[in-house]
Amino acid sequence: MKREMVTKRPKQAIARKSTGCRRNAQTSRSILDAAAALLQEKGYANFTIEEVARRAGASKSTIYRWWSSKMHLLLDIYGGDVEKMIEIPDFGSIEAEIIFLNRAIWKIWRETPSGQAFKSMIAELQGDPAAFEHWRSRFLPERRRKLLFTLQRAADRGELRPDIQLETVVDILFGYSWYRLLTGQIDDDVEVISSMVHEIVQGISLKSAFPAEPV
Amino acid sequence: MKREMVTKRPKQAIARKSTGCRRNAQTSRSILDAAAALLQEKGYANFTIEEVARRAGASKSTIYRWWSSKMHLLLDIYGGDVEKMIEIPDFGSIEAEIIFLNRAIWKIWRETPSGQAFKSMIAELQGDPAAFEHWRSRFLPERRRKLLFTLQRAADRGELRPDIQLETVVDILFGYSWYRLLTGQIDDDVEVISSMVHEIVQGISLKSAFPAEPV
Amino acid sequence: MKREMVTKRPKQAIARKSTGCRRNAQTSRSILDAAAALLQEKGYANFTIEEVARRAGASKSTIYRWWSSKMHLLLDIYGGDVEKMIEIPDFGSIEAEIIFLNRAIWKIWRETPSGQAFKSMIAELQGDPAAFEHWRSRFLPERRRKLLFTLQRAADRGELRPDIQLETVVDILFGYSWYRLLTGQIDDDVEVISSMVHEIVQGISLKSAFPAEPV
Amino acid sequence: MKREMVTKRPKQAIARKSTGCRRNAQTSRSILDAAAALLQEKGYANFTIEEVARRAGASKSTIYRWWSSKMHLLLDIYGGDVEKMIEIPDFGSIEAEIIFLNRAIWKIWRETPSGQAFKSMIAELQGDPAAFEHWRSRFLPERRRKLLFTLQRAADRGELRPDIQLETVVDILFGYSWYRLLTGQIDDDVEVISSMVHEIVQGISLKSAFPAEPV
DNA sequence: ATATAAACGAGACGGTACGTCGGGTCTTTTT
DNA sequence: AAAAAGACCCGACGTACCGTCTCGTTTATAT
Repeated sequence: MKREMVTKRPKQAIARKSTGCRRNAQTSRSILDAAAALLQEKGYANFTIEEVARRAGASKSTIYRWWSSKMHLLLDIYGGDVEKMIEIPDFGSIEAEIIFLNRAIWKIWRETPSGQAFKSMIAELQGDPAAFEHWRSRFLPERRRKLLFTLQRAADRGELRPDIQLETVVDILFGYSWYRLLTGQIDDDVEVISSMVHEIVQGISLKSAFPAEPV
Repeated sequence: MKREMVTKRPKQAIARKSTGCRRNAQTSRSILDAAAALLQEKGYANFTIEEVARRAGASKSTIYRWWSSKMHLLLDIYGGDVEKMIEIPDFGSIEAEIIFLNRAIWKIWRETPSGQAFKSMIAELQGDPAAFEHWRSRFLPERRRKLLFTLQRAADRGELRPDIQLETVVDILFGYSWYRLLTGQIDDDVEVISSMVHEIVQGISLKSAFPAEPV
Repeated sequence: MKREMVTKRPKQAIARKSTGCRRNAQTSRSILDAAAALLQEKGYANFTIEEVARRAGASKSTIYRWWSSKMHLLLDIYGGDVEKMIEIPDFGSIEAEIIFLNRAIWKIWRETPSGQAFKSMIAELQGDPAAFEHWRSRFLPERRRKLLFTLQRAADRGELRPDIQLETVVDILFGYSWYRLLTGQIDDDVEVISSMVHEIVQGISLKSAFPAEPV
Repeated sequence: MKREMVTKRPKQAIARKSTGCRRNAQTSRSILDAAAALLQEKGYANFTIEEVARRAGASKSTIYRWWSSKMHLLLDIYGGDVEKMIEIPDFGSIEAEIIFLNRAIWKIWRETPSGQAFKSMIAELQGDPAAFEHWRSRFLPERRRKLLFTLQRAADRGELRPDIQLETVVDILFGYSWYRLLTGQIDDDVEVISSMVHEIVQGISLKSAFPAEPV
């Protein structure tokens, strides 16, 4: 619904006074569907605007009219809103909450074109400084927010060490997920995720089990 | 020196029975130099074989003769051996050791073409399944080894919880570094690295300060 | 004007059902002009599609879109229609008619790019069996027709021996012209042509002056 | 035997002052054989020095050492000497003699690589003015000589009209043979050759049968 | 017998053109 | 006005030969 947010002329969908055809919803759907399918089937190397147009039965011009670059198409395929719909319940345990979030995201990555789209976006960005900057300052922070909020909630519950840099923790958790995605390891392995979260939450050091040596 | 390791016909440098010209070292140097410079200056989007050839004053044929794909060129630009030269001293503290390693790698990424090359490799892999598989099974494990060894050493010192999955810890630490590299944040900020390592080693949970509930 | 006759998609100029841009006449003109000029100036050895594109300010794709091979370009440069416009008057004398035709063709060969194009076509054909076959069965007969018609007319006038194989005579006359063209001797030398035609028409044998040996 | 006549350093075979290996006859044989076979099998389009070297098991350098261009190779494949061996008997009839010569040449063209080589030479020449000039002034006249001699002999016998331009007759006869060769029609069809020769010798005009109208 | 010099193979190398493909932009026509 | 069709320029792709070159081995004189 809000998909068109990133496209070039978003307002027209909202208010329109002028004459002429309105944007054809069916067309933009079939373009996005074709793009998603293509990405899934043939991978990023064969993801060409030309092929998307061919499959969608649309013209290249139409694609370029609404998505000014590959990046914009990928963003729409990514459909981050799905991800946004994840609601993290208050389990009263940060470990449980992170595990829940991680499994939810990986599930989406696995089962929708999001994963492929996300990987492709990262690839695409390495060759486009302008897009990169926009992405880093607009797109990324929005994705981090939910996790940040959850961590803050746990901190408010008194569950976390008070000197923890929450942003750093987000870096760590995001880094882990990206790494697994980029190296093709995002199976639904509860053990793996639990162990990772446990390591991070509890720390890896043995000393932490005997803290402050009171004696 | 051993850069040619990843190129197409490595044996000839070692044993040679046949006649015929040997590979021109100067040429391959100027190709790699041109490639590195180009990557640095113009980024991955403008990294074309054609341009590399132009800059190196070499012919495309020569490049293709020795590097069968962009990936192979990137691997040689990466020059992973530099990274291999890092020796992690035994500080008797895993925190110190990880901090040391992280700073050393980031320094290389910042100050040589390695960083750009590495990012570009990740991008390239997203569109080349064959290269991807080779990379995941050959290239990656070798990079992880040093960290794994250091963690094992710490475990042997009794510094780590005995149930820790070392591979998972490597995932976490690699993930963090990749994330920072891919989002353009690998300044030499000791605070950032220290805080990250501290979080991971000590854990983020407050509860960890009252552990082991001694019955 | 009808030059495009031999190109790949000729019908579109005639009837059009679909939408979309029409072929740009200016572009195709400048390609043909550039091709003709290049052939004239640098000869067939330097006649490359790349150079034609460069000179015409056109892209290679555009050339390949409309002329699928060098041969097709040459055919259009040849512009055989010019040759077709030659009208052989009925002089009442086969000798005069052949002389007329020969001079007219040689004149075109000398003064337009046709000559070079024709020689180049013959060269090109020696390495392309498919083109060769097409050329032999489609292109050649059409060229021979006019001469054949003229000979038939003379035969009908009773000017020729009734047992003459007209096709053979065409072979002889075409052969002569090709030979002169390929060996670079097509000056406007009326003597040469007249003598050749005289030899052929009257025969070279002296005995023919005492023919018919009655009984 | 005298094949090497056209190669680059012919004198060495005659006089030798220096030390060093002599030219390896076996090598040059296998090169010429490979070249001839290649020309026969794949045609002129696939006739590349590289492929000749591959087949002959020779190095490109060796080929270039002795044959400075494709043209020189073709000339040696042509092996005009074979053609030179044709001895035209004195039949006392120019018609019979021309028929004899034509059949002999066509036979050679059909049954040896000469035909292909000759066609290829003509093609090659259209893109090489220097070679062309050399060929026209050295190679061609030698080929024409035998026919010229035969015609002269007939003239001396009083068989020909005294005002005939013999060179023109050679042009006509050569033109015919070239035309048939270049259009792929050199079967051993006695009828065709006889009819052609008859047309030329007797002339095509009926009038010639009632010459000089002496009343 | 031993230099010595050429012939030779292998193959690296810088070039140039090939024919194809995708990227974007633009024009024309239809809806 | 939106969309489809598609012509067009641009530039990179990866391949194939070109002709030149170096390198090291082999072979036949000439000393």
